[in-house]
Amino acid sequence: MQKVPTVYDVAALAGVSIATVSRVFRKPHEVSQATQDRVHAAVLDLGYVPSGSARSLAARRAGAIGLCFPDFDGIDGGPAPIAYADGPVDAQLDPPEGVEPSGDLYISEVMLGTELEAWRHGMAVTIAVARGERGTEIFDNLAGRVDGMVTLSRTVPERLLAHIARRIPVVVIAGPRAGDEYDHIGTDNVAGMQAMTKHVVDVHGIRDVAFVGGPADSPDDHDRFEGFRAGLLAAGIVAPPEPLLRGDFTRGHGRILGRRLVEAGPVPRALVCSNDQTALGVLDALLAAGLRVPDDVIITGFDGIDASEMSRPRITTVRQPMRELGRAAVDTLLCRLGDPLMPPQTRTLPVTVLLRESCGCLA
Amino acid sequence: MQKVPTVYDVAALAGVSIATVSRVFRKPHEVSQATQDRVHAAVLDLGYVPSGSARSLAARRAGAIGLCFPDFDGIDGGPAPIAYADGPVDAQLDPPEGVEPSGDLYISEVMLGTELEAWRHGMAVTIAVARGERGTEIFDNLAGRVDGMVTLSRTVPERLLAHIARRIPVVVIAGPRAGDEYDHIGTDNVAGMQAMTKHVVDVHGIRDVAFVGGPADSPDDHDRFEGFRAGLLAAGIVAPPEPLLRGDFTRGHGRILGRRLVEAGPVPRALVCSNDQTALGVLDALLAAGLRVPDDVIITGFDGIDASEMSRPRITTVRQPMRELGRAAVDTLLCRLGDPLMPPQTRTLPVTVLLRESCGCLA
DNA sequence: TTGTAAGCGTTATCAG
DNA sequence: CTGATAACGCTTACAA
Repeated sequence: MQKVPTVYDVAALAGVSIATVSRVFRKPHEVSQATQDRVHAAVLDLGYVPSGSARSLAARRAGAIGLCFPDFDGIDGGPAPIAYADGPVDAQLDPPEGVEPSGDLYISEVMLGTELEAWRHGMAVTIAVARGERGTEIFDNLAGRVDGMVTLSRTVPERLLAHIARRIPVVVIAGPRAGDEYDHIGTDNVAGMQAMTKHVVDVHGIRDVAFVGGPADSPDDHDRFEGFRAGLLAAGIVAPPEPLLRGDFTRGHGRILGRRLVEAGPVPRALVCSNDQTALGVLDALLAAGLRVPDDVIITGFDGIDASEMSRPRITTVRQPMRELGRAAVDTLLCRLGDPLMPPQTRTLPVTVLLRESCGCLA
Repeated sequence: MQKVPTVYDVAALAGVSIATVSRVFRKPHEVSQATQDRVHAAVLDLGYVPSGSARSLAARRAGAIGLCFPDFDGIDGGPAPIAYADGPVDAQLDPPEGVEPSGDLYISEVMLGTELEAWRHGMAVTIAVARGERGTEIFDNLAGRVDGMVTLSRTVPERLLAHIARRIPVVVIAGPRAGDEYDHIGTDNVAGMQAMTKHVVDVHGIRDVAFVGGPADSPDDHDRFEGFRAGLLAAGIVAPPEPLLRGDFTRGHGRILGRRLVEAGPVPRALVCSNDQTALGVLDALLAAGLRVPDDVIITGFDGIDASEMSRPRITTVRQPMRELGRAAVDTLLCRLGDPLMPPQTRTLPVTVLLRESCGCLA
């Protein structure tokens, strides 16, 4: 690690030119076996690793794609005192309701999908969390070192994103197609929620259905509510112009909404929730109030997060193909890299309705 | 995006030298405000983004750290047909027992910790999954483009890792200190499990305790079993030389072990499991057999994964500070970068015993 | 405060 | 199949 070897060192040791060393890595078939062996021996001997920066610079491609996502947990790089094990192990009571599993899972899945597809094309993935308003890290640390960027919607300030997009292609995940110049990847919120609603009405024969929504400014929530209305309309049921209630997509808020429903009087026969966290919170509250799910009330969610599988009853939901989202984004990015003039793409991935216990399809 | 602007373009437009353009980004305080403004205007005008590769090459530092982890899900880049939404939404029954939430959560947390700490030091994080035996992607796509690497143990083939370590520092997470030259970050498995065991024995007054282990070749499992024995010994209880049973750390296998225990006759009063997944599986099986937890049997886990919080009863467990693992790894890496001659470090992070319903500490 | 110029370690284009 | 050699776009002494 002292005197990092370069192509020159390898070339010298192997008795060839640097061009040949380069070729051994890039196009081995153009080099004789004997030469390859000598070069490989030298590489091993010296502990040579090609410099990525030099390579990228010369080849005019970074060989990496960037992925940025928002700071879900809001850990803005606090004090960061890193403790070390020393004395006694701390033990503490851990009452429920404390923890709120976050959007990490969503990110995690998208990231794995991105990595997988990138890997299939020999690309590395560089990640960056956009913290705060400025989002400078995206510009300083990411944009310049990748061939293209995938970002969750509303993560990077629009101004900045526009600037970056002048240099490298940008693919936005989960955002509304706002008439911008980017490629977009989304899931079929409308059709998914419509199918879910239709299932509740048709299969379970329920007409007393209400929608428990998320933030009014969420495009996802908007589309899902539209799907809900479409589902109702298709069944000849009058659709409300607004969700019965709105939460903020967290389980905690879902619990509050659930309590409110119980207090407000007769709970609708079915509650179609805009996401799983909300559904889980509502479930918590209804069960706590002594209601039976699905016997008294049917509850459904949206997203298909792991937690929806771990409640009792498990939540019937609409599963988003999170990993596929990442894959599709990379795929689109590579297409664009290959053909910069292609018109802006929008890919909408299909969802799946998962029938479980909370709607009564399984016991 | 057509003719990517460089420092030269910016310099020309702003009427300064390229050195000044560089300074505006790197050491703004050395440039007059007026000049800065002109340069910034040119940057905005041109849509200039500094080239990461050129920058890294010239500065002799990549400004990024690498993170590699194993392919938990074994999705070896299968066919990858990416479908698009078109016709009807697919709906399907989703019976339990199908899904096995994977090690993703662990990775995800470590990754977030890594990113956080890297960000605090102005570094990007490049990730790579080591697939298969060869692990070539680590060498080809990662090692050359980062200043240092963090890897989960047993992820990169030893030969390859040794080669890479000749060029950049390597920090291993969760591995046993095998007398190698790397820096290591681990958690206090022994003390954690000892404290857990002691809690069961001392607080709950149980002497009939058994250990449900993981793979025999897992260093984690080994340490945890040692902690278990130490806990027993400290209470004057004879400790078994081997775990009562061994699984493979999955929930599915945990269920099998649970059933086996029920069939085998009287189930021990307390089951200390080597990880949460195993504990959850055992819990599933015992509940299914009509046993009451914690009244008939106490169950404890290790790791503190989200799922341990979602079972009923929730699993009393030993929480690993996963995010801190990532942070500590990066911190160590930066220390090493600053002082290459420092002797190999080993940092053991403290764990926390989380008392919940499955041991009876909470109702 | 600003400019000049010498690299940084590859890749890629031509010859041979 | 192999070897010169000119980029690649930026950082950084060193001068001015």
